Amino acid sequence: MLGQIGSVVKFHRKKSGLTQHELAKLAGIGKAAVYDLEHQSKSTRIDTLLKVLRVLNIEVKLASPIMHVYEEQSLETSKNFRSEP
Amino acid sequence: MLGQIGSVVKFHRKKSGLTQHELAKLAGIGKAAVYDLEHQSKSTRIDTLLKVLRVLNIEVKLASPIMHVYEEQSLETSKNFRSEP
DNA sequence: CCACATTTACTGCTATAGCAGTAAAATACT
DNA sequence: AGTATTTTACTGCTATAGCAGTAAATGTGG
Repeated sequence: MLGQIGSVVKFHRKKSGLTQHELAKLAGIGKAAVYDLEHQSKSTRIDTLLKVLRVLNIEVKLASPIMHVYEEQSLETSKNFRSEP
Repeated sequence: MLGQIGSVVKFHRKKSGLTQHELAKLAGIGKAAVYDLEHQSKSTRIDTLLKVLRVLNIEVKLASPIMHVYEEQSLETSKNFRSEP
């Protein structure tokens, strides 16, 4: 992963019929950030990446052997939560 | 997501019995980056996040309705691939 | 082919992530 | 409870992501 993120983004953008510029606008970021992300010329920030993935309808999932334990105990404190960056 | 990344990392770090400093060392990053990530005082870079997740054995998965199409056609060009940042 | 339009690639400047060092807080020990 | 030790929180400086603007490349119609 991450070596691949750029091409995943490019693939989804093309399938959506968007230009780098349009995707950037929709995501609320600069067009150069989209370019950099697709070419991994720079290591994009998480918030920037998530804005892009949201537009392209790509979901991010974190998985680990003990993730369910985390999820249980985090439900106790905060029932439902927002998915904003 | 992302609002949660910090606490996911902290939870897994604690479960692993690591200090911020130790995790940083193992991940090959500075301790302040771990602090910033857990407190989301700054929007961490992807490569930094992935280094941390690798140490904590947390996997990242990207999901979308057309991801399988991408995976098929990316297998054609590059058979097996590396998972480095 | 040649203009023209659209898209992508690149550049140099500004904002901010990452860092080592230091202070504060928490924990352990006697 | 006092103090040493370990861990976390924070600060100011340096490296780099993000940006708008520009150049290059790619398409498109005549």
